[in-house]
Amino acid sequence: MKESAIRTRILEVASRLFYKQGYNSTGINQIIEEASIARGSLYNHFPSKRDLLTAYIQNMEEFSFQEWNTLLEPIKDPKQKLLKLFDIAMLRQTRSEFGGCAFIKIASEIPCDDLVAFDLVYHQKKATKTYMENLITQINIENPQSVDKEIVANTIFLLMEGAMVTATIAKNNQALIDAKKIAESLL
Amino acid sequence: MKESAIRTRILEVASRLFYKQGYNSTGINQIIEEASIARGSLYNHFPSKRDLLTAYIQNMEEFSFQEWNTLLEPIKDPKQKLLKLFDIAMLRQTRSEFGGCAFIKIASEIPCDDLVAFDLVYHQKKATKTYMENLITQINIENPQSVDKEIVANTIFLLMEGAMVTATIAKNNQALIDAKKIAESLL
DNA sequence: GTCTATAGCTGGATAGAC
DNA sequence: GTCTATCCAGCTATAGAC
Repeated sequence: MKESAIRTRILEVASRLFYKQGYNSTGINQIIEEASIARGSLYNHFPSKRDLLTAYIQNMEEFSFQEWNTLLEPIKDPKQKLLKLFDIAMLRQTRSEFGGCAFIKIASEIPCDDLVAFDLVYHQKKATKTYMENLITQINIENPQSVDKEIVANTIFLLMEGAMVTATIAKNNQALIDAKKIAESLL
Repeated sequence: MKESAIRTRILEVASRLFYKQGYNSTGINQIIEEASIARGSLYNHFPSKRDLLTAYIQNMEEFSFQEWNTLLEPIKDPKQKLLKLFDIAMLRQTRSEFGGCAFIKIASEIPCDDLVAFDLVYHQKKATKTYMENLITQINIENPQSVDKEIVANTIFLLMEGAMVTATIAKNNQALIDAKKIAESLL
């Protein structure tokens, strides 16, 4: 479909600006200008700015897990897969100039009445934890009783979250390097 | 000084609104209305909204450490002091209806060019980690070689950060309960 | 479906009376 | 140093031509 090309461009530009400048600091005017489309076209595809936010979060979640799958696919050892998640987090932080986790950012600034966006963020975090749990289950299958699955999954998830926000505030990857080492010692 | 009474009221109202609604979502109009003061009075005490933000962050940091000192003072065992920090985090989350860490929120939404605010957030996080390190040093003095100071401090700090953001997104204290248990097992 | 023009409002900040 | 009146730029969203 030709019509979805413009939709894609709108969403790409909006995503970049929402992430870099923040949702509230990004106006419709800037989006239409940088996407080189007209005001009416935007509202034709997205009835409101909030719909654009919803699409942004859903799109980010899909992209995030796709990238994980792609980059983890060549690795065979589930323990190395799990540790690779920290490398990917560092990669993302470096290429975004320490912009931080998009979902945490959105959760921090969305209007308190936007429950839809909040639920999408919650969903992403839950799926992330499940993703980690599945990797740990594979570790357990290959090497039974090597780790206490539930506690390790909890610990590594919380370490990752903490390291992401810390790396963002410190503007360097040290916290992620530390978190990876700690995670390694648990497995 | 009588004059600082109105300044205090402005800062109180602004702080409440910045935390609850977000900095970008809170307008000057709402602040002056809820503080029942005139536009000019606000700009007399705070030359710009950004100065109000700076004062908010500094004030929050001071309050945060004061509360820690007060609530930890009755406890003698340094290990119990450290674990108490998780209880205080739960207390704060409950009383703010899971509003999250004020400093992480601000770091997520401030304009990218406001380096002053960003540095203040960085300063607070560094001070928080130092606070934890000092408690762990005391544990080591009472019970030498019980823990590897540097790694434990890193781990507990990252767990706390991760648990705070997770509790905020999940709107319950489970992550902080989990993090406390993990921290306890490390000490 | 894409465009321009504009409505209707609210943002931060300033000027000047008192 | 506290007030009111006001400026102007920005916002989201809509109307109607093409």
